[in-house]
Amino acid sequence: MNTFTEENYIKCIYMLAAGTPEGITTSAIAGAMKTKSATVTDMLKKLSDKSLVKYEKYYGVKMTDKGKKIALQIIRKHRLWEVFLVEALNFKWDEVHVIAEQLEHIQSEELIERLDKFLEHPKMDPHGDPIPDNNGKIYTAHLTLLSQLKHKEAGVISGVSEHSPSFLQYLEKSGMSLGNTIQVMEKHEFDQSINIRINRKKNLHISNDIAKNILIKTEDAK
Amino acid sequence: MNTFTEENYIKCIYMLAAGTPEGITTSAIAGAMKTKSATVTDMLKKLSDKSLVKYEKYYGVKMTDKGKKIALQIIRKHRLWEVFLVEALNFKWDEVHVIAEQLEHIQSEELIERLDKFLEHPKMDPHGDPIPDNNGKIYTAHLTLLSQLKHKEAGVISGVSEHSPSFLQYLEKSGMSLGNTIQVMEKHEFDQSINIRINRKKNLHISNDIAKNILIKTEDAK
DNA sequence: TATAATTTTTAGACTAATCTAAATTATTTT
DNA sequence: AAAATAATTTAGATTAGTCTAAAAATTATA
Repeated sequence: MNTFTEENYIKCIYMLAAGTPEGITTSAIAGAMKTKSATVTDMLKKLSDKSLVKYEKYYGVKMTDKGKKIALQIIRKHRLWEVFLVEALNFKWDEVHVIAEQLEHIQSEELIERLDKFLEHPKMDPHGDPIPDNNGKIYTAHLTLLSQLKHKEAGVISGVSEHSPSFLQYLEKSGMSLGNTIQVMEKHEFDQSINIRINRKKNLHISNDIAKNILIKTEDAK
Repeated sequence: MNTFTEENYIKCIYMLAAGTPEGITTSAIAGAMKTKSATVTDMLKKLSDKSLVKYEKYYGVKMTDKGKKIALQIIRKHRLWEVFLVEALNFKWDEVHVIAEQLEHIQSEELIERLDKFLEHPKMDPHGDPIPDNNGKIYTAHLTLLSQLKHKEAGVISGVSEHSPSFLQYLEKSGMSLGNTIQVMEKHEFDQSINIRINRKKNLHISNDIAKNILIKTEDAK
């Protein structure tokens, strides 16, 4: 088992490595972890001993497959807890990160699988970031307008293209806010209005004028 | 703020002190914490420095009011998480302790208050132990038969007085098990049968023959 | 009430995670 | 390509939590 601290380094290195095939530098990690390079060097040796990273002195680290798998598991936990905090406990999307940073270290496979089921297997966290599945598989996200979602499709509110007070007040009043999961329950051809479900709880009927100003992140099966 | 380890000692000492006005011995704590007396001595000094306990060399410790308050806060968190695990995630009452031992250390007042609300302010955990309120106040538990509960009264299934396979199978099939919260929704005078709600979710109608064999822990307002 | 047995504390050591300062290696500049 | 600069690692120290073994204090016993 890895310590709390090791897990944080693993996640951090994974995040920094996302995109680049380059080795991650000691100072980049030190910057991200708000610690000193000397501390990072020690940790890299330890993670290297556990074969979670491939470390070459003075040339930075890359993650091993084993390390990536663990990182994805932690990210999965973090994002599932974020969904829980927003959907079940009604936190706002920007309030959940700090708490999820703690919850992501709770050790229990069973707990996470049950939480996933309880949340009805969400594909995305409240920030619109994809939730890796139990095998570490990630689906890529895609941005569209709520008005373009098909019947039964779901996604996360990720922005608005209209900023007038009356529009924002309407959203507020209807209980829609950033990070909420939206599923299309019915589409009415006549006036293009749609019935949606918010956070798998509340149903709502909205006009096309509203729907076409709400940005939704959906996942594309990859 | 107290560390994870400090919190575990505080809770442990509080538990051991429950009942006795005596000082708690070093070896009792060492036994409960599965650690050595020398380690406990060091920790007692630290907790004493923080005025969470009153420590007198060779004579054991007592908790201060400040220490008690913290202990109760941890116990509150532990028990609320247990309710969550059983009611929302459908764990069995005897599977939740280990996970709750981790969750009880998550730091966030707001989280706990929202969790409490989400669970509809339960008064008791799945083991039938009372959940301290936000001020550390505890209501004492009392054991009765489900058949004797009044309209709207609630409690936790804590045992059965009948052990025949057919009875136990009936409970199993109806979705009732140890640790489940039961609320009486309706009482039918004619045949003494009652409508109950299990874990604030599923409704069920049961006969008096069943109800009089189920032991329920309720809390007495104190 | 001395002595024996038990409990508790102290002393010294270890590991994990951190730091600062010095030494080493790599990179950039002229 | 040599010197200057920047990044990285090593060395040595610190704190929290733990241990074992020895010393000290308390409690039980004969």
